[in-house]
Amino acid sequence: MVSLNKDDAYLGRLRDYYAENRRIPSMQRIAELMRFASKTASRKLMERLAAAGFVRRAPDEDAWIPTGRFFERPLAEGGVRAGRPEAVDGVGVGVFLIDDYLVRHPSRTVMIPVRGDSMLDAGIRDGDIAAVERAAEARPGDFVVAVVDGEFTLKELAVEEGRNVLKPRNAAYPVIRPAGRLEIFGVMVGLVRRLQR
Amino acid sequence: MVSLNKDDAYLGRLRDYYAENRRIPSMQRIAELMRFASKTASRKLMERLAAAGFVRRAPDEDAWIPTGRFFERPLAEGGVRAGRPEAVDGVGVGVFLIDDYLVRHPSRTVMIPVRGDSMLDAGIRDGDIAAVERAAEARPGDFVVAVVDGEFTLKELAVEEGRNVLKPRNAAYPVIRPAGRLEIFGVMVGLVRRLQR
DNA sequence: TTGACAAGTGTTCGTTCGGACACTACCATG
DNA sequence: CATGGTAGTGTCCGAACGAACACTTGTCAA
Repeated sequence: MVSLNKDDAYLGRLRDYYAENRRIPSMQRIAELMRFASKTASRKLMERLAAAGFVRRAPDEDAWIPTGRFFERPLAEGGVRAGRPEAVDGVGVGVFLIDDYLVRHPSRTVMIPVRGDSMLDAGIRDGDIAAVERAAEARPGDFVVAVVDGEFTLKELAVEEGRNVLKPRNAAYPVIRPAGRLEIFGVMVGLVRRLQR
Repeated sequence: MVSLNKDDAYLGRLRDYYAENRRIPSMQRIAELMRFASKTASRKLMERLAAAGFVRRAPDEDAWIPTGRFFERPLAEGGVRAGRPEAVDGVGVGVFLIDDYLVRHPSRTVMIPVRGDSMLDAGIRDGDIAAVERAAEARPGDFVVAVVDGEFTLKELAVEEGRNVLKPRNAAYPVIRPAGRLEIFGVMVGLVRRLQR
């Protein structure tokens, strides 16, 4: 019953389809995709996948919805040395949910694109997307998104003579010493970067 | 031309539906959702949204797919105060799956933790997790995961006198010139970093 | 060896779907 | 005032859809 030996090939195709079309296809299209001759096979496949927790039924009607495990990615764990690639990519030793890994409090988390290179030395580059958790307070050393002159800016929070200041991580930029109270929007908790290709 | 004055209320409801069901509903259900009496209204709405770049048609069949702008979210929620930029074209979590953003070919993509700082100057740090798409071939300039001495290593692929070499992005590390054929495991397509807090 | 279960086939049925078309209500603007 | 474009209505049709059911094939353990 838990032998997804063949089903995970199906699951892979379903995942690829979803990545491209952002929807679970119809029974007929699943049949085409998997080279089934019959829709019933699709139906049973989906029921198996549902039982395994990859999809569920839509609350309001006939439609399948991907759930948590559908977005799990194989994770090659730290000790992959000595492994031949075939060994490694079959034994994708763990699973990894990018969203869960990055976002711990979904309702308080916002993704904000980073512009500029003022944090370059911290490995944060123009075009990266920062996961920011809303919080009025932060500790020195945190990377915070603050409102300065009506604009968002991402900097490291630091304390200078008892006052909060914003330190860039790039020698080409000056430390920002806000006149009044520093308005903090949130604290950066993660980073996502897509490489062009 | 694109007077989304009323349509963005519709768009909001569509986003909510998508957040819950991870799919664009059928014409009929859109009509229910928007309290239209006729499917044609739904159809025209979707055409307007498509023209404005929020959705597009599925390549293979009649279905609507959310695109980039669909996931744009103003940062408004939670009452950010004065003078902030109107909207940041980031995305609120809930509608947006980071996974979707990063992984284009799920069945070929593996997450691999990065160890060491040999790519530091490219903004890739120890502990980061790389999204790697399996591919035997790569182009010069790509960041590739290659198998060197039975270990995975992440470097930039370059060509030197007609031979593939692996260039670190850190002056402290030497260029790797493989003896035989360079065995490429895959190409890096994305990066995820969690900040400790 | 067999037998039980799971994967897959083939077909039928009523429902929902998208697309099309003619039409109406409502604004803006000249 | 009229006029033209846009949002929305009502209705029809053929195609695609999901569900159901009886059936076949393959596999693995008792």
